[in-house]
Formats: sequence, structure tokens, C-alpha cells
Amino acid sequence: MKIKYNLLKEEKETKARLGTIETNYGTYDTPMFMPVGTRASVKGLSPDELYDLKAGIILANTYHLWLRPGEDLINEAGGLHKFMNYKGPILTDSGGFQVFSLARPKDITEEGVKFKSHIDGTKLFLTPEKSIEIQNKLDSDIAMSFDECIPYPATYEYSKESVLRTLRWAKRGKDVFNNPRQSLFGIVQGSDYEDLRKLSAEELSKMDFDGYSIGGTSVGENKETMYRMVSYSTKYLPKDKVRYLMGVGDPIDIIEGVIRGVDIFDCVLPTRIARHGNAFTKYGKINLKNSKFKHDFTKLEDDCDCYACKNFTKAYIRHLITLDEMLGARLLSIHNIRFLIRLTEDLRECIKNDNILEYKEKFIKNYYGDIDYLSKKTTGQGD
RNA sequence: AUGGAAUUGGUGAAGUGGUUAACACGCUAGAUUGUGGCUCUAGUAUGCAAGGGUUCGAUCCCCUUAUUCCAUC
Repeated sequence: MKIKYNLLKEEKETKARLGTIETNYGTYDTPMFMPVGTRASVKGLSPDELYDLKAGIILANTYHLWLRPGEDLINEAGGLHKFMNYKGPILTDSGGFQVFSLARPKDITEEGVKFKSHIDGTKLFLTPEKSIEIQNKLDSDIAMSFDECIPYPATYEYSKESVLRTLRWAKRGKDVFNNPRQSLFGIVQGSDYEDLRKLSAEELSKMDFDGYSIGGTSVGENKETMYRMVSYSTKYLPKDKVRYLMGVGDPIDIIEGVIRGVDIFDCVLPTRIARHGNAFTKYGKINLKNSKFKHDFTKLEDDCDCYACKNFTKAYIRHLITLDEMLGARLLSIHNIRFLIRLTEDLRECIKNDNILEYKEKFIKNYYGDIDYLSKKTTGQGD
């Protein structure tokens, strides 16, 4: 079946939306956070552990699975769900983002994108049709259109050219799309130009996708700019379809995104920083490698219900991380993903109670203290 | 006891009669946003066993002492 979005309530003072999304594998509440499992695995975690975290949709990556093990092998296994034994919904990214990090501008043509494999340097060519064909075979629940994610800053001329091309690519992908149990999303681009975001969102809407993504954020702009890009996008998207802000998962960015009408987020941040020894807490991110935690026999967070917080101390997790024991990264991944999912649970309550701005103020005060987070730069990828 | 060799940071070590003593590990911090999987960035010896001497200048040359290792009795 195609996914179905049900809008239940809008928050009184903001554009925040409470809703549900019906999928092949159950109905889930939004706003929601999707853990990332690039290569058909959320690094270090089993499906059972993901269910315990109350994860709903997870993300896998077309580009990576295309190269290894190949879409035909996964098709032979009976599709992505059977292959990895995940009994929840799966969304596949289109490979557009890898283009952004692996290709050079001159390799992008109307037909598709030339780039080199990050594994062995093999020359590769990806087109909108090819991306969709792979995703159809992977048999994920939601496929993404193949888009161009441009760096920031970008000139108006280049941004416009790119937006128009991405629109043509979206149309081409949709035309060859042929998996009836799969849904297809379009991706809004347009850098930080409101008229381009508007053009992108409106043209995609005319094509009637099953949901819409916001791409091209978190590519080197500051947070204030990112929030503007999000506003420019949700403003022109239909209310009866789900909105997904791609690649965003800093806690405050999730809050700001929800306030601007975003329903779904995904991000590698919780698992990546976990592997590097960091944990989200409501009083800011902490680095367990810091010597101050050596004798700290308290939990990561007192009120967290995750397996790591229920069973282990900071001193122990620090010990695991400093010695590079696998369990350390696993425990921090569990905690960090649960932290973001709990955040979305809180935000859903706030939408019901019409007090999301209060929640945000309190969150920022706890998390950032006096830090001016709005001027913080997002990471410039692809360099 | 005699002869020989050595002694450089927390560790393994490179090195030179003359601006900031290489590198690695460790340690201390920081980074990380549609994942190029243990990554990246920065800091980390006012010091070259101790004392004395030669020299414009010594970690580097000489002497004494201490310690360690090897060989022989």
C-alpha cells in the first residue's frame, strides 16, 4: 500500500503538526525520528533493540546497497525487510546525497551523474531512472526521488538551474516507478531562495507524490539560514501529505523543524557521535572520553528509560569507549537514538497541549546555556 | 672486580656543536546533521641521568658520579 498521512492537530501558535502515518508495517505517530541504517543495519543495533527504542521507520541507503551487496541479491533474499529481518517500515535514500559528496559539479549532466565509487574508485553513473529501479528492487516502503543536493552558498543562477533539473529528474523517476507496495517522495531544493523553494515545492506538488522531503539543508549554512530554508519549503507544501526534513537530527534542529511543520527527520548524528564517545543529554552533549567522567558512577541521564541508562554508569561507559570496546558504542547509540525519539514524544505532547514554544525555550536554556546556537554553522559536507 | 656499551617526554624512540628536539603511541580537549564504519583537528619535554669542564654557544665534545645492560674472572 501507499503510505497515508493523517493530520490530527496543528499547534496553536506555530506550524507544528501532530499526525499519524499508515504504512505496510503499521501506523506511527508523527513528528518522528528515523534512525539511519545505511548498509541495511543501524550500526551496532539489532532489530529487537530498535523496537525497544520505539523506532518506527528506519532509513537505508540506495547507493551503498547498490554497490554492496547489490539490489539483485537483496531482491533474491526477498527484499530489504526479509534480508535484514526488520519488521517496521524502511525508507531508502536515493543516492542523491552521495552525488553531493562524491561527484564534482562538472560530472552532473541532464542525463545523470558520473562519480567514483568510494570503495575502489570504479567509475559509476547514476540516473533518476536507475535510482528508482534499484529502490523498486530493494522493496523499501518509501523511495526517494533522485535529486541534486547543492552546497551552500550557491548562486541564484546555479540554484535555479539545479532546482529545474531536479524537478525533471523527479518526473523521470516517477515515470518509471513501478512497485505498487512502495511510496515515492519528491525532494524540495532551492538553497535559501524563497522563490526557488516555492517553485520546487509547488511543481512537485503538481506531480502528486506520496510525501515530500526538504533537502539541501545542513550543508554549511548557519542554523538560522537552515530554519529559513525549512520555512520556505513547508510554506508551499500540501497539508495532507507528510513532510520529511532530510539529514537533520541535532536536537534543537528537530524542535525548530517541527515548529515549521516538519513531520519526519533522519540523521546519522546519534549513532556517529556515539561511536566517537558522545552522548546527548538535556544539559547538552557530553564527551564520555573526558577525564571528568572517570569516577562518575551516575547514569547518562536520570530520567531516561533506555537500556544504557537503566543499567550502566558513565564511568563504565567511559571505560568501554576509551578501550574501544564494542559495547560502549552500542550503549551510546541506544541512548542517543532513544534521546531523539523521546524528544519527538515530548514534542507530540506539546502539540496536543499547545505549549511547544515554552518547551523550546526551556530546552535551549538547558541544552545550550548562553551559547548563541543560531549562528552556529552546520557542517559543510562534500569537501 | 675488570673491560665494553648505554642513559632523550607517560611510553617506544629519531636527532644535531647554533632559530620552535622528528615521528608514533598514550594522554588532554574539540569536531561530527539524506554515514566515504574506530574518523578528523588541535594541544601535550623551558627539556636530552646528575654535577663540573671546554666553547661565543653543549642534549651532542671531555671529566667525575649514579643507574642499566653485555662480556670475562
